[in-house]
Amino acid sequence: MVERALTEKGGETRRRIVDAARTAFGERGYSATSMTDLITAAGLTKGGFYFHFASKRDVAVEVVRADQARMQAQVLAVASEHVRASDQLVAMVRALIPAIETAKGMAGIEHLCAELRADGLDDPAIVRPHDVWVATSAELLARAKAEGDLAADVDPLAAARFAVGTFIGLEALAAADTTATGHRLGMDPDEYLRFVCRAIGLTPDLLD
Amino acid sequence: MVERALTEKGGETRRRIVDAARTAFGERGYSATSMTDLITAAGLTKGGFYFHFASKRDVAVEVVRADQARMQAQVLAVASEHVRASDQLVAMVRALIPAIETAKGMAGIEHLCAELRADGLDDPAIVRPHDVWVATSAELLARAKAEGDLAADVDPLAAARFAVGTFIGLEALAAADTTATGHRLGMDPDEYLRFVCRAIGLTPDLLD
DNA sequence: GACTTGACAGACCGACCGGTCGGTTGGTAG
DNA sequence: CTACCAACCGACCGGTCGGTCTGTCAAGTC
Repeated sequence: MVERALTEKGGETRRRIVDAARTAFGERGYSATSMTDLITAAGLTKGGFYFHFASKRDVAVEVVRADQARMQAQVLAVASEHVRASDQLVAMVRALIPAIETAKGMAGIEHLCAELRADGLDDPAIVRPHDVWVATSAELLARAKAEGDLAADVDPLAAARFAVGTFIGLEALAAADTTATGHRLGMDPDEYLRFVCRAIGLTPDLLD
Repeated sequence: MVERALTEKGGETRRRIVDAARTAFGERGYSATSMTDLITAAGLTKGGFYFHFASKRDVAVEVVRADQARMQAQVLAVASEHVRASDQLVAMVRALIPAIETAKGMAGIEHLCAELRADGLDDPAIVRPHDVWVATSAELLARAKAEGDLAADVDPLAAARFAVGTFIGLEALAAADTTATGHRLGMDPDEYLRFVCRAIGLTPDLLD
């Protein structure tokens, strides 16, 4: 029903709801989180909540959208500081690590999207959150190939899928690890980058 | 309450429940699947269900355990047909692809375990289902190193984490892809293997 | 044929679910 | 002072949740 808050105060409350929802969904999952959980975490009541959002699902969608927008903005800004595409990719990955700290990582978003998909939601932008990363990476890899930094026999799209898949997989592994290696990926980000670059035959300057 | 069925018929029903539960949990997730869903899918009633399992959580745990046992048995049997550790690893990965077909893949198990973890369950064998794969791979990689098939400067454990993380990440990517690439990993299994072997510096005979 | 027991049926329970709605509040504009 | 409205409150609703309990019934067993 309501799509946008009209007042500064309202907007702040709305943001508070989304923040609380991201945390709650990240910790307990979508369907295991009740409206009561969400509402008390946001510090208001049923009526207050439903003034800002029409349903539980709507908040979840906004959580995903907001997180994607924030991450992309953060990451692409850092990438644009470099000239060669291969270096932009390396910078992107490095910037991604702190960017995912606030959420339960990309794995958290991934889980949330999977539950929303199972719930019948079919918006591709929501239901396949990493497509944008695959597309971005593929584009950069294609440029890197043109710049001579990527092996000629490597398909940029396949390599991009590999890089992104590796990232979220390692993060899922590390997230389940209660003994906490200290790194979000279960290994040093640069070690991850070295592995990936060797795999797909990418030779950036930034990684030595 | 009940841990083991005593009759042949009872055991069969129990298996039917676990099968139905695996499918249901894979499609809708743990907490989004109700007891009614489980029961009707298994083709019996509440009383019948609770004769075999004490709780919803108990079935979920058995789903995970049964799947792990089945996969390990299948995969390790194939691996043992080869001599060199590096070839065993390649054979393992190839055997894993058909082995995960029945479930919603390893990503399905991963999601289920994540929900159980969020639900308070803390059995490490359940809550971190891929640890066994990391351990197995690390052991094989250590042997491969001794056999001269793994680069000397690569840590077997880190490489194992990378290989397993990559696998489950790619599978999660592919699972979300409704346009269905046809491959469980979103790419040809051998292409995945080539990427990984290049990344960690493994040189198996099986892969040419 | 009386008794036991494994396997299942289904009515029932209180708690809690996501969502609604009439009402209150506090700031602002006339 | 009054009128208005975005923002928020919380009692309430029908339905569903996971789980319990009593009962039935076929297949042994003696």
